Amino acid sequence: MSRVSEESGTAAKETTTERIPAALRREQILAAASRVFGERGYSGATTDQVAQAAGISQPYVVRMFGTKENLFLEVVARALDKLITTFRVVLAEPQPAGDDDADSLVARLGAAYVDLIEDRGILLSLMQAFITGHDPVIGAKAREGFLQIYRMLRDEAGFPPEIIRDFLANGMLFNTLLAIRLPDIFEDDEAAEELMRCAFRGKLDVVLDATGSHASHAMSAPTGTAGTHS
Amino acid sequence: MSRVSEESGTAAKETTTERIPAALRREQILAAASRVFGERGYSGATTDQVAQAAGISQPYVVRMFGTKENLFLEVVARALDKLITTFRVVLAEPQPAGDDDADSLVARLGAAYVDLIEDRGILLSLMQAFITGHDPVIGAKAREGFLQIYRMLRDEAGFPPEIIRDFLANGMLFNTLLAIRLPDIFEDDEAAEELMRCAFRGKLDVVLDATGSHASHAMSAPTGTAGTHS
DNA sequence: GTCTATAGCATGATAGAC
DNA sequence: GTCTATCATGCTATAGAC
Repeated sequence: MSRVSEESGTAAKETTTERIPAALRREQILAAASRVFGERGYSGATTDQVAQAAGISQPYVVRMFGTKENLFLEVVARALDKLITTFRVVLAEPQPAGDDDADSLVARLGAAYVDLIEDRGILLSLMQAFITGHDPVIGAKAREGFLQIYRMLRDEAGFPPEIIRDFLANGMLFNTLLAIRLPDIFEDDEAAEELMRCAFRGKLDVVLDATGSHASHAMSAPTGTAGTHS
Repeated sequence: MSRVSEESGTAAKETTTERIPAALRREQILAAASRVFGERGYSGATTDQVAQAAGISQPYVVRMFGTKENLFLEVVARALDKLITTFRVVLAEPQPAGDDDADSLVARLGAAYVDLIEDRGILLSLMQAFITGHDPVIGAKAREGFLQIYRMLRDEAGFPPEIIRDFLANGMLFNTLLAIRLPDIFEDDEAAEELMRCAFRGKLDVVLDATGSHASHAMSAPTGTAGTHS
């Protein structure tokens, strides 16, 4: 498989030098930055890599956001916002008639979380921010963001601490599995496959799909059993 | 050369220019590197920061390990080894007469994991390696290491996938909370405190102690409000 | 065994043209 | 709105002295 020039929505380098409204370009840069930072982390990513991913020049990236740090902070803020918003949507949905206990809600939130993988940058950028907790500026935002999620699950979803802990724990495991790219060695390693089937529950296909790992693996339990443990 | 000041055990800059056996110096460098890489990550850390933490010159660090990458890989390999060894010790211990089911074993492994925080570098370096999964070399080792842990819990401890998943999930949450330095804002934020009490269970004091967060907080209420699930 | 000096490249950011 | 050129810094790695 040779990847030749042209970009296709999700991840590639642009080539045109069109004049585009600043607001739009800004979005393009943020989207590219989300992917790059998600992959390489704050220190590991360069403004030039972001620029290339967005199809513009490096100085323009800096010009738009002032500093690399600002760009990262904006990426993280967006990711957090998207996550919070996604959860709120689920919380606003009417409880499915059958079992409307906390367990069911946790399951739906979990499923929504997994679906966020559609844009890998969101989950990974957040994770990268958490891991950069030592940084005075980024670290502060990371802590704040993590606690914001915690409070939301407690105050808006009404979960008790233990439920939240388990939910967050599964989220962190999910992020980590994505980071080490476990989906990439699916099938090459029996342990990897077993762990993934178990960790991603009925969402395995969605994950493999989103991560570009050989798509056809269909075997999803219809309604997906993306719940939190038994 | 007149460098003054003094170092003190765990985390400080050495100052003496003594001639020390290579093997020992190697250990000192690895210890320093473990801390530095654990904090800043592979890209974020510099060989000079490691050198200063170890109290020697930057070129000497490189001389000893060839490249920064080699040094990081060695740090990670050691961390993984320590973790595996720690778990094996627990598995070898005789089951406490009372309840010797899987739940009890999981609890003891979890406690042993938390105790590893004594050397923050171990847990954080591993986490940093996981998050660097995009790197061809480091990523490969990270995947391999993660799967090694999984296989051990499955083949040596005899746990079923779901138990392992939950165990690993809690481990990743623990690592993340350490990374964002939640222990540092313990008491400054009610949500942070609540989450920590719940996540660290009866080990809160051990954690606060190891992370240097105002030590005296003793209240490891055996089964108090921090409730340990079922 | 350990240091000083330094080469050489990568990177973030600035200046200014178009 | 976007680029080219470029400065300045920081960093890994090498050379070689003591």
